[in-house]
Parts: sequence; structure tokens; C-alpha cells
Amino acid sequence: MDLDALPFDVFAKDCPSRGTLEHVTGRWGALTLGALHEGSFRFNELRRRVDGVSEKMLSQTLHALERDGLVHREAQPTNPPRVDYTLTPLGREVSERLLALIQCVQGRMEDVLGARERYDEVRGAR
Amino acid sequence: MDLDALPFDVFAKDCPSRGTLEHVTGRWGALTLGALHEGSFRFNELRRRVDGVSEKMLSQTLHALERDGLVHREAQPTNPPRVDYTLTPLGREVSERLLALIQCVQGRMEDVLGARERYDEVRGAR
DNA sequence: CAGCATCCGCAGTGATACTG
DNA sequence: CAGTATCACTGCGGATGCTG
Repeated sequence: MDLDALPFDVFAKDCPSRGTLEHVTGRWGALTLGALHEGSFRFNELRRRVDGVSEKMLSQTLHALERDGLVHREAQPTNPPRVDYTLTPLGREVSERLLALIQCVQGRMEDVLGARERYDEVRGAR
Repeated sequence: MDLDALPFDVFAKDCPSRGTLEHVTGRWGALTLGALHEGSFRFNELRRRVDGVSEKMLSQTLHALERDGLVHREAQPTNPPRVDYTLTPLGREVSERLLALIQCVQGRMEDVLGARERYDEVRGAR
């Protein structure tokens, strides 16, 4: 497949797809999409699932993904408030590819760790 | 597939797979792996292909990917020096999934841009 | 050509406090 | 619960200069 034939080329520095790709692959974006692939979550459920994310970063990440049309936000005007986040159809398409990547990396961590040891051994450690 | 059954869980904040995932999906890591998927490149060829990357960041990115066993570095002691970068078999596995993701995002940019417009319209722009 | 060393500004990030 | 607001800090990443 010829990438250059597409209307958007991520390799060009001013292409808007770079921004979206960064939202998707960013540290918190990737984990958030990965979590939401398993179903619907509330804000604090997500916060617990994505271990280590701060309130602010999760909020920020969700806004970016919602704006890009990957995440759907459903707020119920109850008290206490309840907000559920789910993937949109587009988000599901993206997250499926993303999850394939994440699982590939996870599954090959043994090899990666082995490569690191060999690398660090040749060059005088660190 | 049950992620919790794997020895490495990227959702846990101290899992080493998070680091590798960030090397792979980071701004420059993703584009570098994407470029190398098309074949072998020399340093400055890569620099031109990955539009906007600085010398320092490319160098740093390549080192991280090499250490993780995803990229192979072949230096020839000629003058002028010639160094070729290629994907390792492991790197090719990862980059294939990564490229599927990149192409998915690229191909759906129209939808993303549309979603943004709708989002910005409802909320008083910016 | 293929890099490493150094400096440095500022945006991204996290901790904390506060609101509806 | 579901966020927003504020602030201090770090380290990403660009610019520059130099080496083999």
C-alpha cells in the first residue's frame, strides 16, 4: 500500500494526523483506549485501571480523545453525578489495532529484556 | 484474551513493558519504526524521511530502539562512515502492528476532523 | 557523513486544593 | 463522584559547536 497516495501523510511534519496519532499513542492515551476496549468505565474506575495516571492527565486525555471522536462521554445529571466513558465505533477500530500492538509488545517483553542485557553488557553498562 | 494472565501487564505502573511501549509509540519512535518498515535507511536518510526530527532526538530514539532489540545498527568502518539501520525480526513484528494503527488513523482523519468541528461548535470554540 | 556534548527554555506533568 | 484551578518542577527537545 502506498502511503504517499493518501490525503494525509503522518510523515509530513505539518500533517494533522500526527496530532491524533499522538493522542492515541501517547502514554495515557494508549492505556486509556486500551482500558476502554474492555467496556464502559466511569471516571474513577478508569483512574484505578490506568495505574499511575493523575486526575488532571486523565481528564485531559479523555477530552482530547472525545474531541477526536474516539471516545463517547455520557453524563447523567444525577446526584452524585455519574459519567460513563465508552469507545465510539471509530474508537473501537483504532483501539483494536492499538491493542494488537500492546499485546505484541507485552508478549515479547522477554526478548526485549534479553536484548537489553546483551546491549548493556557489550557497552560498559549504562 | 485475558491480559491479566500475561507475565507482563502494561496497566500496572511499574511494568517494564510500559517503557518499551513508550519507545515504540512515542512521537519519534513510532515514525522511525514506520519509516524503517519500508526498508534499510542511513542516518540522514531517516532524518529526512521523518520530517521534523532533530539530530539529537533521532539518535536518542534509535539507541532506545536498538537497546530494546527492535532495530539493528550496522556500521561500516569506511571513510566517510556509513551506518545502516534496519528492523530486527522482532522489530518487524512490532512495526507491522504499529503501521496498521498508523494507517487506520491516517485513513480516518476525515472523520476525526469532522468530529472536532462538531465538538468545537457545541462548546464555544477553543 | 554520523554522530556526541552542552546549554537552556518552556511545555508537559504531577501534587494539592477547591467546586458542583 | 467528577471534575476544574493553580502552581512548582522536571525533563523533553531544539540549537549550537565539535569530533572521527
